[in-house]
Amino acid sequence: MKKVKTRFAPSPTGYLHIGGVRTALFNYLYAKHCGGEFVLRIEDTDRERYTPEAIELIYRDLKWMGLAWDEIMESQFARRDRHMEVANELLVKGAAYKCFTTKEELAELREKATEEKRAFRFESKWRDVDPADYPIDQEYVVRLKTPLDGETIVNDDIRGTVSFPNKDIDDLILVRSDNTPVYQLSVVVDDHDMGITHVIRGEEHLNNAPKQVLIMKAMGWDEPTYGHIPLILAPAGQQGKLSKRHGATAVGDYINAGFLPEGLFNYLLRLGWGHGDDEIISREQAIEWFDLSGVVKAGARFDMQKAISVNGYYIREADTARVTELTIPFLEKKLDRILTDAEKELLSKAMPEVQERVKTLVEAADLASFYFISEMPELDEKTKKVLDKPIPVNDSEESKHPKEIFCDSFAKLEELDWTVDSLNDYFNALAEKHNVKLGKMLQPLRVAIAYSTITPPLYEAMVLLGKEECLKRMNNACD
RNA sequence: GUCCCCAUCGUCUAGCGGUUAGGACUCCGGAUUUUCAUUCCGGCAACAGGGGUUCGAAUCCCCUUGGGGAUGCCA
Repeated sequence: MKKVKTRFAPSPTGYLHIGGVRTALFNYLYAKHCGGEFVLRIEDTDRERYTPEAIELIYRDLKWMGLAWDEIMESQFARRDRHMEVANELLVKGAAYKCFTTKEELAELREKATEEKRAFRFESKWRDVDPADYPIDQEYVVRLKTPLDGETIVNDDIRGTVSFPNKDIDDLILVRSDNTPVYQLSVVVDDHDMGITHVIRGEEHLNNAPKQVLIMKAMGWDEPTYGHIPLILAPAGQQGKLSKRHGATAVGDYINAGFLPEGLFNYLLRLGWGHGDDEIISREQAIEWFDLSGVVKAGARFDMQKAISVNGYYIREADTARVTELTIPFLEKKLDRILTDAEKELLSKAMPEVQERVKTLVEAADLASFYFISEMPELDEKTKKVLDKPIPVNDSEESKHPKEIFCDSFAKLEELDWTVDSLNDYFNALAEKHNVKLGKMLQPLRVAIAYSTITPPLYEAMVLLGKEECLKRMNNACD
């Protein structure tokens, strides 16, 4: 039994798509599950769309997700000579031919077919021309001579055996007229040369598989096993596969949205793959459990709510020091300034209560921001209202305005020992004195101190904030 | 148009001939919590339709419908 070797082969155009990392993830998991190797190959044969920045993004995002590759081919384009060598061999064998039809002629034929609502199937008149009769000094492409009848079988571990009638497969181009190899050729040659045993990739490649099998056959090479995974579709109610217009598609978007790598890892794993009722699955567990038979055949819609929910689990579980570190840049962005060491210390003290209440790092920065903003920011209507909302008096129709309760009590607060216990005693007594429910009474105070109705436990926050700062904020609210 | 793939709650999924069709997200109740979040209980909600095969189909076969992909000198 050959050692399993999978590959992730992105093309460096733009950013790394979320569907791309999922493909990488499945390749990685399958390889690791089988004790094999996972290789990364940059498919940069299209020089017009290639950008070096895109390659850096691929490296960054894969590393961020913890998908370390065991081997890398940094440039497929660099191997073009070898690809051309194979093309020539095919030519010599008579399995391929030179086609002198121009792009313009081709476009015309295609257009005509569309107009007449016919299936476009190009039949080159050069297919059976003797090489001795080829014109000289004329541009040509190299095409594969696809069998006219019979069928080509693709063995797919996810879909089973898929067969394609050869009559529907056209004579695909192997080499462009500028003498550069095309992806279809390069993939096959590289997969073979690198010893790839399992080609796991998006379903959009399923139609390419028979063409690649045909090339393999023409070369007399062993075919790999395929695994075409379903596409990630647009969110519920929207059409097509997930794309930019449906929202976040780049891995970078999720990093910026405050996802933890393990959160995205887990969500993506479950999107198109299942293992019984298991939802929270660690990396180690995933490697142990992952197999191609668990891959769901139907396309899966991306659900941001669930992704965030899963991420929330990991935020709560994560080490506090780590979440603190990760939250700092988000907080600095929000505050638009660098945090001092003292502030970082404060953040880490606040974090245990913060991380329990948020689902992303962005939310963590939002929730913790009141520790660092002395002036009350613009509040939304609902929150603002709490500041003036009358507090009902127990067993009566009456109610008291928050100011009535708080604004004359500063003198006593100033003398108070500023601890959770004494604050607790103090406010309990205050609520009793005014005969109101503690929870109701504390709500406006919460907003005055933390500018939100959602905060860490109030007394704890007040202690961290310090007496002076709290009194200042209460004073401001009383004006 | 042609080819290929697919089809269980709104969404992600379990189920692989005999189940009260399970779990998760969302939503709605309730409990805990000084508030919020968490957590815990409970609820709403699905086998696309039609034919077969079978003692018995969500499960197997066929058709219809629906969805997705491909149809490039892109990958």
